[in-house]
Amino acid sequence: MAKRLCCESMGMRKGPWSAEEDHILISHIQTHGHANWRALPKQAGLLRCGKSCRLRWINYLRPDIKGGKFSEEEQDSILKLHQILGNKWSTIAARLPGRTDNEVKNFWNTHLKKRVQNANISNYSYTTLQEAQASDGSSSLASNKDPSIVSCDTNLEQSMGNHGSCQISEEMEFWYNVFIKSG
DNA sequence: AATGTCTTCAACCGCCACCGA
DNA sequence: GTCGGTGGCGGTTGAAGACAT
Repeated sequence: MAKRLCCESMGMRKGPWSAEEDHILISHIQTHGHANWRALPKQAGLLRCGKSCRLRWINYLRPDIKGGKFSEEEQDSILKLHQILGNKWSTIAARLPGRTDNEVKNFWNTHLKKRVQNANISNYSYTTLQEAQASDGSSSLASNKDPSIVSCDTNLEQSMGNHGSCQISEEMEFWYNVFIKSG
């Protein structure tokens, strides 16, 4: 595949978005939608690349963005989902209405990661999908095996210094069911 | 008050998957 | 089957603000 230049194209603006640019993007999308991100900036008269427009819209301008601080429940959800899914930020964000993958990723990296690292020695139990599958006894799940989850488990294992008990708690089973069984 | 260090998070980059020609 | 275009994702960066000395 040919290497794309994206924002390196001549004349493209980079860096923080101005209020005016936001306004242009919002009104253009409200009027014309965003069927083609690459063509959008040109149509809207923005000196941004399509990727940048898409990111700005998805993460900050969409009307259904909740914004603000993460509630305790949300934090709890992220922790649990991350145990199961690893760094699948978009999948995790999809389970948190009004939150974006970037938001979740940033929150994890700045807050929860430390929290987990601090707590891991004591009681941050975790499991692997394989173990979950084994405990569930459902053979159909084997086909859903995602290599990324395996690697995430490896990372977790490393980051947690192998302190996890690997026991499947009821809570984990619940979240496992939510994800895997609901597809 | 001035300076250095740390933290946060918006934005960018590179890669990959998917789709149509 | 392959190629190019596009959307989407996760990792990373760097500016700005907060905090410590």
